[in-house]
Amino acid sequence: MGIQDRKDRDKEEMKKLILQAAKEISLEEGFDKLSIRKIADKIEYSPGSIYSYFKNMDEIIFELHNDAFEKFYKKQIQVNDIKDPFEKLREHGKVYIRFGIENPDLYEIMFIVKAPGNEIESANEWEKGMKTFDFLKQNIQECIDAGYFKGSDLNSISIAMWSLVHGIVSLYLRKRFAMIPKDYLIPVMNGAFDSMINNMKHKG
Amino acid sequence: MGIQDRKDRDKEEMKKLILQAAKEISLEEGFDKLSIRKIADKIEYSPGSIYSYFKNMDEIIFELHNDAFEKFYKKQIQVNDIKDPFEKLREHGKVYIRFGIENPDLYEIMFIVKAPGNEIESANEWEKGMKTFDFLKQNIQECIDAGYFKGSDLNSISIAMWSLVHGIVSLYLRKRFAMIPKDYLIPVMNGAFDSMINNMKHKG
DNA sequence: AAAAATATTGAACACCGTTCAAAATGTCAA
DNA sequence: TTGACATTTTGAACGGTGTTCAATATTTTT
Repeated sequence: MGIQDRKDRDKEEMKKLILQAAKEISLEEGFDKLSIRKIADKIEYSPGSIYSYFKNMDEIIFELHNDAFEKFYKKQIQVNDIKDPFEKLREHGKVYIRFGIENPDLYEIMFIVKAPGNEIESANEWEKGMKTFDFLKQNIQECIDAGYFKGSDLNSISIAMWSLVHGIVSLYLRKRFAMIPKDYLIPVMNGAFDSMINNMKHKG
Repeated sequence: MGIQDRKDRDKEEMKKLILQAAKEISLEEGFDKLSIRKIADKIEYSPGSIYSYFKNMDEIIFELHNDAFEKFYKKQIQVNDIKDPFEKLREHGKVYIRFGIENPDLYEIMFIVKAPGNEIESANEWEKGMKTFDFLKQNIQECIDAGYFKGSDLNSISIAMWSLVHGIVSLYLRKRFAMIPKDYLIPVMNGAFDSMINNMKHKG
């Protein structure tokens, strides 16, 4: 009958409401200021009631993580405009780095925070992450087809490329680039990426 | 007179006692379980008294971070045995990755946790970090002298190289390599690093 | 021995995630 | 409509966290 349907709908709406509140708090005050109690406050429910909709805080963070990936993926696929596979890969990295700098809290949730890692146990449980990774792999396959990365395994290069840009962004977000004057930070980060990729731009 | 001297010595000893307790808790229970109250408990003082010796928790973490770097640096310089600069660089990366995997809590404190980043504002305030980075730069300079990384800036390649290995370790520690079966994780990580570095092994 | 300086305490403040008995609300058959 | 049952929501309680600060205890100096 319709009652169960409505209940299900209500439950879904409540979940959305909770996640919306969580997103707003994370955006306005920063991810590290997010708490169950603040969400409850915002939606005018008691803290305990959140647990009727989510198992725990980690599950909420996992949902935020999925949401962030949605936004991230949309930014990533913009590089498809570029025809040359190698230059596309270069822009791929640049877009990645820019996203991290411009959306520190989203980046945090996607790649740094522990919580989602506990939910993610295998590739099937991380479709959002896989989708973005597969898109990178595609780009690198195109590079291999064009004669680059001779003798290298597709997976290896993909993981290395991802690690390179993640390393740049996460060291930046954790203020570990103390050797670089603040005003030059972002150009130097992009320069480092360029240097690496330029050194890989050779056939055979 | 000797009284002030003894007091200074006592204060230093107390600081060491606090840090020793902090290190033990972090080692035994994990860094995320470390707290002021636990330290106070261990040394049989009240929580408040810790604040007579350290400004706050961040200052304690900063000291732990310095300590971790000491251990890390000692591991790093072992690569000096290798004569060929490029193969030395390869081992440099391998040792870095291994250290991260084998000492997750130390790695966390050195490169992932926010706290030290707030103390680190410039290169002079991060001598421990700089020492290790300079050692990497030296190795890369040797590679450049040997004809590798043609047309690239020393600093850029160094930052990129560091970012690459940090990316690998930190994605691993945060369980973001869900696409890799657990049993293969470590060899695949090393393989990814090898792929990248092999693609950079060419002169001119 | 008294006074001044210093060190230490621990309760208090403002938070946190999570649990759970109890109260409130909603559903449904009689 | 009423009473029984099911569901939802509450909010206090538990065990944590970092930090502050008036009060107490100890040490040093006079």
